[in-house]
Amino acid sequence: MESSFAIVAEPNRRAILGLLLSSERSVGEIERKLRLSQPSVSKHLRVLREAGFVESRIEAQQRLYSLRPEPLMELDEWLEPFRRFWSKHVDALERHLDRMDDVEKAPSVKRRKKT
Amino acid sequence: MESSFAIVAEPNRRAILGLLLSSERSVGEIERKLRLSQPSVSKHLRVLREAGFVESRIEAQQRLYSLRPEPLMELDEWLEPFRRFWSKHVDALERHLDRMDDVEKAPSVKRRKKT
DNA sequence: GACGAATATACCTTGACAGGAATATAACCA
DNA sequence: TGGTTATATTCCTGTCAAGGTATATTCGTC
Repeated sequence: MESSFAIVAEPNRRAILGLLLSSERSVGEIERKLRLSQPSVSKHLRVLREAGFVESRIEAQQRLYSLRPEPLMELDEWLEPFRRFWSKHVDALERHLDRMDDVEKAPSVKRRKKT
Repeated sequence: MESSFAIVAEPNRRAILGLLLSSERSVGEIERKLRLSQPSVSKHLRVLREAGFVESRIEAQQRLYSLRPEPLMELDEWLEPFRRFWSKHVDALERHLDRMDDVEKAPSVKRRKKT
């Protein structure tokens, strides 16, 4: 059994998961939206399905794939102790929030830039 | 530049990160605790360092490695929309909280064991 | 039941990466 | 300087996974 980490390590698979976030999709849709070959999409979906990230239902000749939360929750749980870690490191957290602010609104007094 | 996901896809690297959670460590310590060969540890540390997961300081002949939060935060951010997704799926969430409960308080009637 | 659309699978090739063994580098000590 | 400890790097090898092409399967339509 492959670790969930290995599964999401593949960029195209992450893209597929991202797509499924908004709604279920057929193989063809995924193929077109991500500009991947059909076999490639099918293979990735297989991996994702076997790892529990997605499930499929049959609708006419199409297979509609949708997200399943469990494996992603597992990743989230692994991160948990690290979240505790970095909330202790307030300065790092600050820098992080800073970046977030930048993106969202402020002109950010000074850029953190490899200083 | 390698994706943070690819970095943590490797089990030994995750183990190293886990170790560093409690405190900084020398290469030798990691080597012994994880029962890995010294070159293997050095190589993984190199990957982790280049990806920003760890940093090292020099203490006599030892290199002491410690955690850096940023790349892990990045993973966490990627998970964010999925968290929103699964908090909508209440049933799945329930099952999840259920398991958590088990772990935390219940007399642990039966261990979760491949049931 | 033949055809076409949608998807899955098989097979092959290639590249990336992890591990091992040997060796190099760096710092400390005598 | 030479030796010793701690770590890094190099080279080699095997494995594994992703992508491409071709083919199989499944279902619906006529």
